[in-house]
Amino acid sequence: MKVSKEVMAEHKEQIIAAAARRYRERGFDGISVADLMQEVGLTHGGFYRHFSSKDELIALSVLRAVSETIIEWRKIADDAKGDRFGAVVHYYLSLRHHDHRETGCLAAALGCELSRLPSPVKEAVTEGERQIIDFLRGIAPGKTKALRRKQAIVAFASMVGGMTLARMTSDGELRQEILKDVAHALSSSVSATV
Amino acid sequence: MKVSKEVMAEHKEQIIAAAARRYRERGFDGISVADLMQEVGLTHGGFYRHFSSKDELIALSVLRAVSETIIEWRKIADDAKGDRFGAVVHYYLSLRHHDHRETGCLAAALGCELSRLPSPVKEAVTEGERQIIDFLRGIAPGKTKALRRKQAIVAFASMVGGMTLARMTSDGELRQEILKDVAHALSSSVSATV
DNA sequence: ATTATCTATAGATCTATAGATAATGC
DNA sequence: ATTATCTATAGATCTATAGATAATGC
Repeated sequence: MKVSKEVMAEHKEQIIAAAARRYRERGFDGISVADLMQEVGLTHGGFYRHFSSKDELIALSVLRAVSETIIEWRKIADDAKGDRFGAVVHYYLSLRHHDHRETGCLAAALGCELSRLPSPVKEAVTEGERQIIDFLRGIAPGKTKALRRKQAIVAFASMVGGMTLARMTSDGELRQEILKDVAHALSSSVSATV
Repeated sequence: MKVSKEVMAEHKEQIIAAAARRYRERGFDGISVADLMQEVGLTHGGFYRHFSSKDELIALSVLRAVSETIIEWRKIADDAKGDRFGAVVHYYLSLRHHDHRETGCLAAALGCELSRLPSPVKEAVTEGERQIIDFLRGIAPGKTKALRRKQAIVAFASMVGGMTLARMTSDGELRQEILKDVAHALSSSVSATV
């Protein structure tokens, strides 16, 4: 029944990866420790040798989701010819992202739940927020560093809110309108950047 | 033990009002039917003569939260001297709203949970979304009705996302920066409205 | 007579732990 | 010998229902 150190480390990785997906898909209360372990092919009882509590897994899965996102956004920006910022905005506000919250932005998938989590988890979230803002600042338009940072924050807020509103509605037309309008506002603000 | 029709109707109102507050404060899984009933001074078992299920109460409490919000925003707009739109934006992105999710905007408090709810509840949410957008369109700047509607959608998205990000962080300085930057972007877009 | 509320409980689910088992790694 | 995983379960919690109780309202 015991496995090697390497296999055990792999198991831990798999649990965190499954959690990062499922929590974004269903919420932190939406999947149990037992179900996550079953998904990875292990049994419930083994969980607590990897993590001291479900909250510890939540904290680790939140960090995982953020680093996955930054890697993905970096790739999208690098693949873009010309407008790196526009490429990330366009990707973020796409139907593809809308339909895949399990692999998408943490803030859009779990924002309102994150703000209720205990202090240590919120600090991990805050660190992730800083990383995202820094990344966006690096590709945002604007004459000064301060203006680019402001543009990064405003864009991040608009995108998170736009995706949240789009996912809330059951009206497909309204959904498209929201995604399109927010994307357009962020694009035209680029040319209007003072 | 039985009460009059009028008192029973009052009880139902109180349950919905308590739910609208507590759900925004703690999430839909954050307070039980038994605790809600206790808060109103009734016992658990009586719940199911008022509502067929917890989901029915959730749908009603969502509608309640939206209508409370529109009444409040209308009051804020009416009290404003001059810039009605700016007054609502300023109120939305205030620390006061940040600290009181239990009486604040539904989308900021429960957005990511709402999008996972069953279809009938999502349709109630969609109707609320339309009402909010229509209200904001009525006070938004812009030369044409279409531009005012677009401005309403973009402003709503930015405000929801800004408040979500502000509540996610445990860093007070970053929180203030987010609220200020989003508010400023929405104010300056007013003058830049084409 | 009807029914709003109460008491009590069924049935499901979830986190966390205890002790057994069998494979690793010194 | 140590320990990663498994089986089994304790203890808590939650939704929903059943049947009793007592006040309303015809």
